[in-house]
Amino acid sequence: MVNLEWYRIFLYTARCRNLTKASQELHITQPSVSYAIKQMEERLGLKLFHRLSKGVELTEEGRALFNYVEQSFSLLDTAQKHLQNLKQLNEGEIRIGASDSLIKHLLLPQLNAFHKEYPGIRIRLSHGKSPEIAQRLKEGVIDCAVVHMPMSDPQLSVQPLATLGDCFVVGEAYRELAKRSLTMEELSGLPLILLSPGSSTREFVEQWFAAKGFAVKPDIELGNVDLLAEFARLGYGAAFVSRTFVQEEVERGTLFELQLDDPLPPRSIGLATRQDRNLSVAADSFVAILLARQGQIGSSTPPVQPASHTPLS
Amino acid sequence: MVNLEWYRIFLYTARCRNLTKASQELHITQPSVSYAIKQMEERLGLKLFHRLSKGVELTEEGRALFNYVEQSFSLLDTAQKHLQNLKQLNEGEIRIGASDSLIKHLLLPQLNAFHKEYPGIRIRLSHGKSPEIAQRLKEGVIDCAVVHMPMSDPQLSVQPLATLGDCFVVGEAYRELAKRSLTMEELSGLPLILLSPGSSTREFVEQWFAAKGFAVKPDIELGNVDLLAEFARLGYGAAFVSRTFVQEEVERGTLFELQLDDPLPPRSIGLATRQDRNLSVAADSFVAILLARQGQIGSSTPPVQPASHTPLS
DNA sequence: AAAATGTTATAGAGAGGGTCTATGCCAAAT
DNA sequence: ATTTGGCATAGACCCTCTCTATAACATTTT
Repeated sequence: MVNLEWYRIFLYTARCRNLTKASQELHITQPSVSYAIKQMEERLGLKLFHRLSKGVELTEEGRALFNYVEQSFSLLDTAQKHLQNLKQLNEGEIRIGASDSLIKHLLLPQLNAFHKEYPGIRIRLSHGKSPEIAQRLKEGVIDCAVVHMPMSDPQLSVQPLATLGDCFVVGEAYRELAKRSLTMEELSGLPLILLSPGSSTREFVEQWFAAKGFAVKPDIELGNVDLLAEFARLGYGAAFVSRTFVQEEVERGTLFELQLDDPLPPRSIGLATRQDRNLSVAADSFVAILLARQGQIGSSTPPVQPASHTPLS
Repeated sequence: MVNLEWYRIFLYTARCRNLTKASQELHITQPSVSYAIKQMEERLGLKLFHRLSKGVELTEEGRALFNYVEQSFSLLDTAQKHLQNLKQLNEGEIRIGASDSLIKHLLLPQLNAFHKEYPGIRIRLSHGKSPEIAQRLKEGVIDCAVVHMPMSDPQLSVQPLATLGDCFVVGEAYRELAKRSLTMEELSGLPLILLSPGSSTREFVEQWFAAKGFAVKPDIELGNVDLLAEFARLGYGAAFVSRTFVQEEVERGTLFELQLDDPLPPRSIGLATRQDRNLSVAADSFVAILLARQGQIGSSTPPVQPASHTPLS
């Protein structure tokens, strides 16, 4: 078997056409180069260099070898450069999964910040319902996922990322209701505007009502959080939404949050990753940044610039 | 600096997805593989494999590296195969130079034999006058040359290859002259058919005549040995040719060799190579075969098959 | 539960081979 | 003749890879 280090020595020698010079570039001594090439020639059973009085020169066979070795090493060089780029987050990709409702208001600001910092990293977003997301995570199609907790799966590791407070909001038409606290009876008597079934948010509302002994009979079902707010504003009823999603409109007075005798418990948002596999450098740095900001996320307008330029390990 | 042997270990491990299995294919132990990969990961500052309960799996970064390394090693593999072919004379090329007159009758039979034995080796013939040939040899454009001796050049090494006997031949018209020995006067009185000036053969004739005190005044000058014989046969005079070139026709009785009081000295043919540079494997084996047959060459019909299948070293 | 299996990681000893220094040798240039 | 610039060789050294033995861990089997 040919020692691969010999190839490196061969390459430099062929380029320098001079053992002494090659040895200097390789930071070894001239006899080491001489020895390596001798070994190589013996192992291959071929003379690779003509020894001239003023250096060496590739033989026919040596030249043949040189062409291959040069290409081969050029590949290894670019490989190393590529890896350095991956390590320094100049390249790479992150595949993130998230429930539809979380992408826009919770994930997007973070993604913007990250992308501004590391524009070379491609971000692939994949939306869907929580169980689908979990499945993709387990299949390795995505690196991490932002999901509603609880999510218990032995293969997944979920860390808390933020808590989102939910609320019911109404428009101008129901303004008077927002001035006092409502009972469950009063609430369930209102026309409700909810997300379509199948989402974990809808699940949450239904379980909450059920826990209080009420059944949910929404008047309007929509697939999109923005539309929920829109219909509430137009006076169709009370929409169930995350408080931060409508914060601005509530402050502007175009929407009104209902106060409840039984307050809604806050819901936790978690960041899920696979238990067994480590993340790629890019994904890992994104996750680390996200977790470092845990708490600041989703509460108000998040800071756009990350704290530091140095990638987290 | 990354030890190149690590790449080999990395490659096998990536293919096997199992350190233990890779270690077996590499004929080393599992801890050695573990160690090498750990070294590599530390040096690169990147995890290359996920360690799973039942083997290992490339990380994102590892996969990036793998693609390069696989290509790179495939190149080195083909390089080795190529070199083996060169060594075993399945490939290669020989560039031979020869005086015009020597190619057909002296070199061609040898080339045919060699080519039948080693059909993969490309033979490049380059003809010209002796000084041109010598120049090409020194420039490294050709590997060896078949030339008339003497050829003294400090950069060239010339070894005797054969001796060619020359003679004058005539056709039917001068048949009677061939029955007795001729004096120089008689010879120089005949119409002479010689090669054009510039060739070493013509040089030789002129010097020989000059040594005897005669000047050469050829009636016909031609550039081609076959034509010399042709004109002699047609009765235009006495042609100066190598004896072996016309041997057949003399035996058939279509040409007649003149006997001379002063016999022509035999001329030596040599095989010239560069003093300082070694030959390629292919050229070396051809030269070795030629020199081994030294003496049999040009004397009569040479044997077509070489003695042995094993290449000479 | 416990044992067996299959996997990687770690520790420490050993040795092989590459590397070094010193020197020789050769050819070309001065 | 001497100097210069180059490669080859010899022998000592030491680094680093490899090995054996064992740990650690997860999964599967009993």
